[in-house]
Amino acid sequence: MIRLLIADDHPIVRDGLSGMFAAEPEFEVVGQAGDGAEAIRLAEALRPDVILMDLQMPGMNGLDAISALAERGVRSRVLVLTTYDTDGYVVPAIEAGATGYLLKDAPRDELLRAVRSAAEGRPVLSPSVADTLMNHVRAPRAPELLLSPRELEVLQLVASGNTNREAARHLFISEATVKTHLLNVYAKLDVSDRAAAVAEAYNRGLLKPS
Amino acid sequence: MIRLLIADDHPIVRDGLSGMFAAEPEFEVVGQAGDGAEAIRLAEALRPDVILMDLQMPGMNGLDAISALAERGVRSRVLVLTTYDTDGYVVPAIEAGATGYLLKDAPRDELLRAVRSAAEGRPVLSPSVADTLMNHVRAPRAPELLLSPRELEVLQLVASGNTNREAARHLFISEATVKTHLLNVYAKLDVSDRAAAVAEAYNRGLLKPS
DNA sequence: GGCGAGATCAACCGATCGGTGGAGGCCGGT
DNA sequence: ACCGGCCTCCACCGATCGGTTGATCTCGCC
Repeated sequence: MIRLLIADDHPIVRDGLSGMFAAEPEFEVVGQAGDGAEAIRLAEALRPDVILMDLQMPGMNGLDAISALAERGVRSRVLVLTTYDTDGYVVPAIEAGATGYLLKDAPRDELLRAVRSAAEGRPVLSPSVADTLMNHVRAPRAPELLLSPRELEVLQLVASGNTNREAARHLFISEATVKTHLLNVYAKLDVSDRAAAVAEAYNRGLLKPS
Repeated sequence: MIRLLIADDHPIVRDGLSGMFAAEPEFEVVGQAGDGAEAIRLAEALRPDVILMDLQMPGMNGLDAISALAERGVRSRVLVLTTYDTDGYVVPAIEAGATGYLLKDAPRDELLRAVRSAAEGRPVLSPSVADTLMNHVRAPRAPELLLSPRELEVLQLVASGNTNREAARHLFISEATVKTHLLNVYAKLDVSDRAAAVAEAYNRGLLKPS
């Protein structure tokens, strides 16, 4: 019997998952959480075998929740279940300690197999997620794909409509430095101007809507 | 007895919804579709009272599906059920003929009430969606918020890293025209350069990742 | 039949940006 | 102790962009 905790901010998805597992005798859904903080509370109290965790949740997000669980010594396996397969999420989730990463468009039997695997500690990846991950292990781009904190700051200011000079004033640095950071950003994102850099940052999940 | 058709690309969500309605004696789920084309086929064959329709689906998207249904004389009420409440989706969906617009984070009793209302032809809006809508009816910004097809094309090319000249060649128009379109875009999005325009377009859901 | 909106183009200006080729300092890991 | 990554700064250049004004054409709507 595999004991499950479901963490997702959509009641519909929670109901869908618990309904799906209720029909299978080998699973038992022991709790549901609507945000990251609740997920941590319930995980500590219930010690489920597997936690199905969405990444985007109000309040504490899933990524921070995974890290927090590891710190508190909760040994439950975490299976990330989300809509996005962008670079910006997959790698951090694995690093934070997730046992698997599935997309919500997975068919139900794939989901059931994934939970069984996760319960035994075997890592699980959606095919498309595996693709994404491979492309960044195979190529030595791993470091090239992550912007430094400063570079990200500059890019955010540019995305907000600031000129190089304005961004420089916000950060208390010279315009020349801003230009240097941006040139580095262009190289890392493989683009050649600020507009494309902003677009690519959204595509990779480095910048998030609103 | 209210007959339902569920159209969503996530099997989990479909299962969740059909499970939820199966538990209620007054509803009957008569079909499920994984994309827009299938939704249209099933809607024509089954003539359900209400269609729960996701907007982002592979192949034909939900918006086009709603329009297509209206053209074919299918009288089923369409209740849009999606994750996004961005300006870019709400207004077009209503215009296309949706009876209601709900967010997936709605609690289940709100969803049940919404479907009953929709079945009777009464319009339904999530509170946050209503907010979004109000802000664009009250203000005369309504026309200002939508980019013309041509403007959107230009913006997409810019987001892909094209210069004005390159975008002009792609569209077989002059560079001057591209600049004019972009200036219109800046005015509509209330920004002052291409980078900010790209960012704002992502925020409003006018441009979508990958 | 006119009116507005969208799409198209032109010429011109100053401001900004992208690119190059440097340079130095600070920090953490080998 | 050294190397590499990150952050900082400078000067210069041509290319591009943002802004302005004004113009023509087509289409759908009233």
